[in-house]
Amino acid sequence: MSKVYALVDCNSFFVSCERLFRPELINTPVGVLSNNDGCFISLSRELKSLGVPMGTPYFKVRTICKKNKVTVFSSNFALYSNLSNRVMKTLAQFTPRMEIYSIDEAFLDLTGFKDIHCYAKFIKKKVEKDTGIPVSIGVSTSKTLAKLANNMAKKTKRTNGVVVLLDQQSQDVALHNTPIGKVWGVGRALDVDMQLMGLYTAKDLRDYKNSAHIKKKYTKVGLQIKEELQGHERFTLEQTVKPKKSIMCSRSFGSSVYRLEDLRKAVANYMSSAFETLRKQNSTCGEIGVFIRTSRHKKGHIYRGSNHIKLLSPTSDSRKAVGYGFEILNRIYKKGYEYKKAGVYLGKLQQEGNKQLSLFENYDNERSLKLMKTIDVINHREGKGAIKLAACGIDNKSWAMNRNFLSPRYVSGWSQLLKVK
DNA sequence: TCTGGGGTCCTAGGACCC
DNA sequence: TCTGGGGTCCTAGGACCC
Repeated sequence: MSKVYALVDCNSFFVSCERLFRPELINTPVGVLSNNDGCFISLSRELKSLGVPMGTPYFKVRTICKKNKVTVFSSNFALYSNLSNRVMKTLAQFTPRMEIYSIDEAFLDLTGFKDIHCYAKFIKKKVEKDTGIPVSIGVSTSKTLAKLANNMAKKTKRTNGVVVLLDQQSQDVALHNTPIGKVWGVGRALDVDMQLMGLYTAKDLRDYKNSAHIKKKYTKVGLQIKEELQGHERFTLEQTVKPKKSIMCSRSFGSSVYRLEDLRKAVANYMSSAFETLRKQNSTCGEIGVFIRTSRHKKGHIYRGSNHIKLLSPTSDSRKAVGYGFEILNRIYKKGYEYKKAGVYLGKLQQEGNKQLSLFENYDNERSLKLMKTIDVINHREGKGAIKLAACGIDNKSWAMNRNFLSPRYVSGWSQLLKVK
């Protein structure tokens, strides 16, 4: 018997989170900006219909926003991840088999349930009632088809946010009406290429006879997409959260940075943050990288520097890591450039306990591990950065990001809890 | 003036070995 | 000047996702 998957996706998730605490903003244009108040990364329907697409730099549409009284927020991920957890907890009530796919999406295995359409409507209602976050649901026999159904649910109003594609006929119609570029896994490059091959819709790809050709041209993944469109499960449900294989932390600066010492502080901070993530999943890392760069958009006087170190023995000690980070920074820093972004990269991650002994370097000793854990606990309790390494600096940060439209931390942080009157 | 951040997977090709 | 064949491992880069 074939599977039945539902994809539940929160509508304009970040915007919905902000609206939750500002209900007067419902039915008005609202947008959430990326880090540094750069681009829109979440837009309400009303804002989209003003002609502002996803990813638009804020400064380009500032006038439009003012004129139309758009409410703009800086991103507030502490809030979003908290609300995400609530949504996921609610969803978990409906099936024992579920995959949290991203901050605002989850796949639910509904195989064996009766009257799926009704059940999906019930799920939608319950989530909205319990969390206040509106969702759309798409159901079909593979993840790719569920995703496609979900897109329809979001796009077409008369579906009331739920689309079920289980019979051949409804699938035929849906796939025929879906441009190839809208298929999950078909990005810009494949979109262009497939159209050149005469594959314009999802249905064209599904029904294309020469599978070997698809595989040759679009790799194993391309073929999997085609088979998923036929309703065969190729992407399975991942119920367990796998530890990350690499960790990054990078930021654009709020203003330009020129001096090595400021870059060092940025790197120390990013490294600390990346290592906190590393320790949270009980990993050690065997490779550390750092990059710095000038503006991506400015012409002339461009520089991108990056380098990495392979560690003889893996570590989870932030202090060691910051030292290595500085070493790399010394190699790549060039004076005279206007730096706009820096980042760190952790690779060759291993689960603690799986490490292979090296003859050449000492492992983190018990004491340093304990110290790190203690810092993590305190920072978790008191807020990020309550305790940090001296290298991170305490002065006013030229490199810190802009967050001019930040909402209060409604759900985390004691000082900013909502007051009940 | 002002343009995000963080991941995964796949493949081709080089290095190296016998 | 001629110059095998096959395997593995690693890396960089490209593609995709949210």
